Amino acid sequence: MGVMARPNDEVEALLQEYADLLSITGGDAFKVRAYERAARAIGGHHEDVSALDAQALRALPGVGRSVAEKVAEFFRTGRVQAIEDVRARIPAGVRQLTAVPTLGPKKAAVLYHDLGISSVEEMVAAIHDERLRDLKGFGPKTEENILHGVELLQQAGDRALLDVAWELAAEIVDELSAVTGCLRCTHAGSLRRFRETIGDIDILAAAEDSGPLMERFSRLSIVDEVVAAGEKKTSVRTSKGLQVDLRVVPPQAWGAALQYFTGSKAHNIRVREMAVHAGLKLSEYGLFDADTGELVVSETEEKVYQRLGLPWIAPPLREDRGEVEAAARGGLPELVTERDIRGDLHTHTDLTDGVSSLEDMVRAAAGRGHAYYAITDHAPDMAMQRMSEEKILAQRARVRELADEYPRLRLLHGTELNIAPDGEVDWPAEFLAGFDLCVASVHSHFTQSGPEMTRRLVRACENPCVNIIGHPTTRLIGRRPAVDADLGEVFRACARTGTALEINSAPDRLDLRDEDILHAKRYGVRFAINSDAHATQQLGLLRYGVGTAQRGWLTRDDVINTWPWAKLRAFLRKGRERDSASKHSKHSKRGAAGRG
DNA sequence: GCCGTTTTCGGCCCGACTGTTTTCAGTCG
Repeated sequence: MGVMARPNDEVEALLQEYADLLSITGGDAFKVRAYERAARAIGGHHEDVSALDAQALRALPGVGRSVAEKVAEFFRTGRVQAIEDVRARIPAGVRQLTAVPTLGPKKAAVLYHDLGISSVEEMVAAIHDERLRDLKGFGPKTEENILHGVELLQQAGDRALLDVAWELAAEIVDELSAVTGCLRCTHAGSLRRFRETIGDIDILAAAEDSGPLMERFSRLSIVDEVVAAGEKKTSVRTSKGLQVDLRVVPPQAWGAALQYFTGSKAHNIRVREMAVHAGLKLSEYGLFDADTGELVVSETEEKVYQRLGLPWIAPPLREDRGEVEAAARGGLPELVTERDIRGDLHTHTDLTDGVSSLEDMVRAAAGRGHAYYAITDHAPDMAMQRMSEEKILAQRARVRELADEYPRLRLLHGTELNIAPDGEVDWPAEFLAGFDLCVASVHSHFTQSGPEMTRRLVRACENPCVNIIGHPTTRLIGRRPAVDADLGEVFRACARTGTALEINSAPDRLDLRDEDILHAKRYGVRFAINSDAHATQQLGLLRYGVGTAQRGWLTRDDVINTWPWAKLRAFLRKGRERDSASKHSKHSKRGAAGRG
């Protein structure tokens, strides 16, 4: 990881650890849940909790006197006595045991108390010595499951990137939809919510008889191992180590089941609480009268939410980040959709590091029905690409020619600049003025200090030719952490200068990420959802950027590439006109405005 | 530990599957 965690993340981890340790000591399960909830609330909160006073802290859902005191103690002294106490009783290795699939807090506690086991290695040794089978609740099958779990943990399991999970799920849904008797089939779970990585894939199907579906599912070519097989649920593990669960429900329960299996768990708890307060009971089979047990509704998600007094809530919002409250008061955002996107503003060709030609990229973009489309190949700093003014001007000439072949697609000639460590970019201002738009991104020197990186990004925003900051944190999921910058400062600079932040749709980037988007939106920042495609088939990655934007509660107005061309053109003009008067405005008439 | 248009006490989401049991506890989602 390298960089310092956010204070909120540190507190979340600490409270989660406390909850885990309490569950191992056999503490009150409701107390455990209370700490888990508070941990989530703090981890997901947009403000820095180290700057909040007790009253502001307690305004967070699930945070009361006790948690607020522990948080204050942590920031005051760097530690929390209650947590130190329980740490002293339960070695860290015991908590590690619960990371083994099929091994939870209760069994871990037994292993520690009865055998003094406090590490995965000791546990494996004890199993080989046959010392586990005498313990209450343990048997030969338990030993086998634990050993298998340890193996899985070791070769483990990074979570799958969104596109990998999406494509696998689509394949499975196709196969199952073809089974006789399958009335409906779709993916649910974190994939439907567009979480940035996927731990396991949930597939939901409706049928009167689940047998044929379960049978087909267990025999799919991607299945490496059947983990559990029942009438209502089957779980398999794929050869890549991804778990896939199939649930089959009666068709009349479809809506309740889809709501249930889409999650998130935290969202469902909130919704179920509402049901309880209304004298109802919500399960995957429907919404029932708590007293009579009579079915109230279940056919569609809309009806389930409606009966609870709520409008339908889009899956990417279902994270218990205030969406239930917003829904209750009619304040849900009207989310941006993929159909709203009128054009892609960050793409490459084989002139630099892309693999498709300009002609192919433009043809593919036209085929997607875009109204405008920007080519933004790298500028000279990306030395490998050997870019020059001559080459990029030749490309521009070709772009203008192509424009005649695509009368319904407004072609924009742009570039992706490199932001140097000092915040400068790699073409002089007068040359930049010739582009229809400029994306600027960090591609090196990722480990600058926070203040340096902040200054670097702010300086790029202040450049009158820079319209979009590309992949703003430059994180690569599972491989490179986000740069250390004061994002609040960067967001402020973006809002002030009229610079959009990119939501880069590449599945290993998804940068900005959902929580940063929520944060940035509060500053009045605009966003651009771009594919950063390096090949024609990558233009479709926009789907994941849109899903991420939805998780950040963005509406169409927040996203510049949903705007009609006239409005986008005005935004792209930024500070340019003031600086480089007539020559430039002549250009935008001829170039960007085209035959308009 | 948190929380409150029935409550400052007494609730707190709910079900499937597995393994070790002889009626259920633990784990998972």
